[in-house]
Amino acid sequence: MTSVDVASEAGVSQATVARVFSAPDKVAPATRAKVQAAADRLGYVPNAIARSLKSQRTNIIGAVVPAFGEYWQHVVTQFSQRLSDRGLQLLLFSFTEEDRVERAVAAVDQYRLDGLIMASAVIGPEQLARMSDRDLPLVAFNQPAAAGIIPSVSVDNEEGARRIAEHVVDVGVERALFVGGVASTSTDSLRYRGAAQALGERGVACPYLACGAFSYEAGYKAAAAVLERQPLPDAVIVSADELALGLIDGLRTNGVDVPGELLVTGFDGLPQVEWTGYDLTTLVQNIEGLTDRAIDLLLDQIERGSGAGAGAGGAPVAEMVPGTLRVGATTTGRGRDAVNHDDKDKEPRSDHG
Amino acid sequence: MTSVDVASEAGVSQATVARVFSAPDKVAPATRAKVQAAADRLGYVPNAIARSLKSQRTNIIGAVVPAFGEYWQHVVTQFSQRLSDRGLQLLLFSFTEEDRVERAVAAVDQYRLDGLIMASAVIGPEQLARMSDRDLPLVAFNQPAAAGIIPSVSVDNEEGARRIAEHVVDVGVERALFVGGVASTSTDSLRYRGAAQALGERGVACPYLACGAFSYEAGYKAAAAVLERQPLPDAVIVSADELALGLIDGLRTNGVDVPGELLVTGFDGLPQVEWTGYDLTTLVQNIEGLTDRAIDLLLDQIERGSGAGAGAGGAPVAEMVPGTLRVGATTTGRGRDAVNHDDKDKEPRSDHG
DNA sequence: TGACAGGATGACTACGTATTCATACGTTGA
DNA sequence: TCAACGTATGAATACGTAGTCATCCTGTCA
Repeated sequence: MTSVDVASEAGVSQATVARVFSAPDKVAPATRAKVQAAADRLGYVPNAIARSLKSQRTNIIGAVVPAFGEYWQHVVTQFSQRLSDRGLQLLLFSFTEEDRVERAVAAVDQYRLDGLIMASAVIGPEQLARMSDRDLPLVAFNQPAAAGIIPSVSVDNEEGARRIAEHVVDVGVERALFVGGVASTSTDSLRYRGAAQALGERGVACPYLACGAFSYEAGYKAAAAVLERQPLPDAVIVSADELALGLIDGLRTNGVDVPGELLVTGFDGLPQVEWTGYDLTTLVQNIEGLTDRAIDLLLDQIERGSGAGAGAGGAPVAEMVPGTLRVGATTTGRGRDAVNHDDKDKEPRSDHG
Repeated sequence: MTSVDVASEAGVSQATVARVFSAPDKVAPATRAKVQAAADRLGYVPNAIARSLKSQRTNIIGAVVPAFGEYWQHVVTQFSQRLSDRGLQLLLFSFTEEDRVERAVAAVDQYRLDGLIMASAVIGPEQLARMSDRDLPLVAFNQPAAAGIIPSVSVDNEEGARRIAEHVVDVGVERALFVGGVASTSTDSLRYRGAAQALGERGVACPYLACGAFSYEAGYKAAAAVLERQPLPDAVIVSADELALGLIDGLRTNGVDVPGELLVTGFDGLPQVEWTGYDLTTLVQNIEGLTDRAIDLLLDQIERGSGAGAGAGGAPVAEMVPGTLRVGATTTGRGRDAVNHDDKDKEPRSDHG
């Protein structure tokens, strides 16, 4: 079924049929109704491929997203739904290895995608720079290293870590330890910097310890290294929830009572932080807000017709979306004296999250 | 950059350029090299949109996937990667509400997708039947209700549940309880049927109890209902891991020792079942195998040129992929007499939770 | 009544590729 | 040496739509 078929069925020209579906106000109401009826009768649906060929817009957005962790699923879901709300489609590139990113780039070229969301710290700065050269609307998602190179949206890592650190000081911590995932990632550095700075201002030292990955297993294994520290810290500030959950289990396996003997915090706001066994204090990312801004930035570029360019001659925009502190049992659950009494009106610790 | 540009740059016709990229063996090696060089020089990439318009194939597959739960993330990731391996792209429709499915169908029509993967029990049989009428390659993923209506691939729910039931009997259970999610889903019915049948054959009764959803929260809340049963069961066979994890936490919050006082099993094989606090006995789905078969079924239809049709005049193929029993602490961890001693080398069960 | 304005419609073309058909060339066999 | 054949290439066309331009019709105003 093509617009030509509908045209002959309705007794009008193909151009009129096209107008009915792309600029309905340009056609007389009576004709419009006649065409609509014919289209319905024939089950005609405009061919988006042909439309794209003519209009040079596909209305398809690509997204390069890591295949690991539940966090990214929420991101993908949000993108899918919000793009759909704006009449756009999501072409997904889930990857585990470096080469998948290359495939995404290849597909972008072939399919003439309208834009690309890069949600992966695996993509190096030089590769980003290379991509920003080509005339393609781009946006980096939660990839602080991309800030200044291409337009980017990210949770405010530094400020979030600072708020966690302040909370930890408020509940009486005197010796802290920061447990990171991969030391070379900008996410890790920023979160460490924020925490260390806030703690330092309050006279609390905060050494850094890396797990080598951002996974539950890495956190679990890191428990042994944490317990080797002398003196033992009061609190462990972990740079990601998944790590923190693994660390908690590792500590408990080693007979350590969390939070009785050791406080733990996370970062991200995974659903599991609410699970009864954990009830983790963490910084909850505003994923809806982040994805919304990312799409806005992309659409701005698309409509302006510019590539992955600067704002208006300046540096590419780098937005920060604040997160929300979630106070759980892992920093308040010990029966002891918690300093910040203003947290008392929060539910102390629900029997389940 | 179009094939015409490359043609003039290389001093050949557009047809030859097209051949170099679609049927390279049809062009002389010398010419091919010349064209390749020109294409590289100009940074030419064939336009998949124009190609699709001409060839009537987009090489894009749509997937309708629920937005809930970590299980589906793995499925999406698998599809993304395996489709990519075969030179196909994945257009994702993540949904929470009914209307998203409609949007997916609309996009399928507009973009002339080559096929559609339906991974959602939300799509009713009548809607499936309607879709199978149109001439579109379809495959249902882990949606047993679709078997016989459209080609489908699913884990062997009944057999999997049977194996769990047998295992439970082997470790000495005499009173079982089946906890389902949504009673009306075919997944739930099949798993219950398999478990109840296997248990019945061994003289163990197994009533059914529904949670109303397939979420952690639903499982958590179901704990109270489980504890009201008189007499209390020895084991609870839960129809999904996420439910089971919530149920375990709910039971423990109520002071019940799992597995000391009550055994629990799950179904699916989420990553969290391995977490120290749970170590859940469950049936692990072979997601790689499932996605592989689903794609095969789709490609068969695409190449045969048929719609979501029958095998060869018969009923649509309905494949089953077996899962693997994972024995964890939730059925063997109690210090008591566990029948299968070969599980002893597993780490027993850490305290937490 | 006639001319003109303005909206509605139709004929035509371009988007970039793949494919059919025709042609020109080189090679082999008699 | 010539005929016949097979291969490599080019010209032309179709895929389905959107937009440009020209045309036509209706209604209005002088």
